[in-house]
Amino acid sequence: MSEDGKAGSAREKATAKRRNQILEAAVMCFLENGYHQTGVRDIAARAGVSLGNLYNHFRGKHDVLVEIAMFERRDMEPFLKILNSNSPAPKILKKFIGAYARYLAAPENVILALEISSEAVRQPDIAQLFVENRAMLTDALVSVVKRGIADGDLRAVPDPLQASQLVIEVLEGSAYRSVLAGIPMSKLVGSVEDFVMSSLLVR
Amino acid sequence: MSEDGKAGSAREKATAKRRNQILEAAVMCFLENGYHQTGVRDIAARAGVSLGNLYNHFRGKHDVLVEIAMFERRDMEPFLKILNSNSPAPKILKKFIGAYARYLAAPENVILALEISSEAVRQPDIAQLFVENRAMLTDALVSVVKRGIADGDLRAVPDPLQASQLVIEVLEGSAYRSVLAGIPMSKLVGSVEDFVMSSLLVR
DNA sequence: ATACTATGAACGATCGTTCGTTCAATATTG
DNA sequence: CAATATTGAACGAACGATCGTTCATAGTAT
Repeated sequence: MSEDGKAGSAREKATAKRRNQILEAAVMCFLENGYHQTGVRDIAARAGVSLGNLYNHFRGKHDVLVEIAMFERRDMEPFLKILNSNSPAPKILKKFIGAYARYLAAPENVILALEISSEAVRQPDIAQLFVENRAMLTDALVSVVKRGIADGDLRAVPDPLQASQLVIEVLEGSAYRSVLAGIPMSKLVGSVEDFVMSSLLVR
Repeated sequence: MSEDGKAGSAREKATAKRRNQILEAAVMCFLENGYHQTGVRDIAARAGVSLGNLYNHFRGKHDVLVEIAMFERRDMEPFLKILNSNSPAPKILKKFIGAYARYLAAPENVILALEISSEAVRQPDIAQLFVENRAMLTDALVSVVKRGIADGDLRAVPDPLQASQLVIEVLEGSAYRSVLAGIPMSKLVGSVEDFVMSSLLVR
């Protein structure tokens, strides 16, 4: 075993690449056919990897999903960056809503999240990942809301944490509806912003 | 085939009963293990019916899910009744939020809906059922909102239909979070009502 | 006698996983 | 540096289990 650092021999780099190949293939499969409708063979074939070799890189099918769920964390970074800036709260809120809506406008993001959350109901380790990912967003959002209240920009909501979660839920709920009903997310984002801002702005 | 009416011979009644047995067993299985993790044998065994006989009552596994999704329509009736009363809009809204939240406080209702909606992503007939069920609720809600605006009780939201859908999405999103994070829905409903009413009431 | 429901064995397909093996890259010798 | 030993990635056949569905047969109410 080499040093724990990310630098590695040619061999280690190659295996890291294989892992990513498999993960990406798995994402494609899960998107197209869903987690349970996807066989391990489908993933291996799509990744250009033998069936047995997949088990050299992952302990099993479940493990693949877990790693994908962990990868989603990375997607949240741009939104955290927006939320952690120090513009006035209402401005940040609007910017966040726009950015997150743009992210959710891609059906693959919505479907993958639904696929993962659907598994989370019965698999505690995935549920925990999901809640943790969500917490990163809400924690940042709650700071914005609190600051907005302190500055007199936002209404003094009874519970800033729950209000923040509701903001995110409205966005994701709309995104899910946009997928199911075939309505482009761009047509929904206006009403979402109106709904949220009307609820949170001082009156 | 007898008359299309609901009255039937003793025999017809018995088979109708069997159908319900199977459907109820299927619901239990889907709740416990999810749709794809549930085998036809599981359903048959739980219903106390032979494997082959299940296929005398349903064309297949998919058909069972479709019928369950159709049954959900019935659950919406109490809420439609609330929404169709003619009290002042804000009063109706609060009553609806309370009632729907109580319904969603039962995890089985949330999980079953998630299970169905998760299938809906890739199965158009289920998606249509889902959208139709949802439409019944939003259509009734949109009347309330419009009336509330006309009466000067509610803010003149830019799009009453989308505002209505957002109200429902906030409720269902919270319910889903309550299941995943293990927070009782009763702890969330206060913030939900505050969030929604603050957004919709005249200012 | 007729028209049903009810049964469970059987089917072919596919599932996730394990296994023994091959082989190229690395580490350890001389 | 050359020769050898060790490692672990890659492979695909094979496993046992389970999948959804069909079917020939038996039972039963009309």
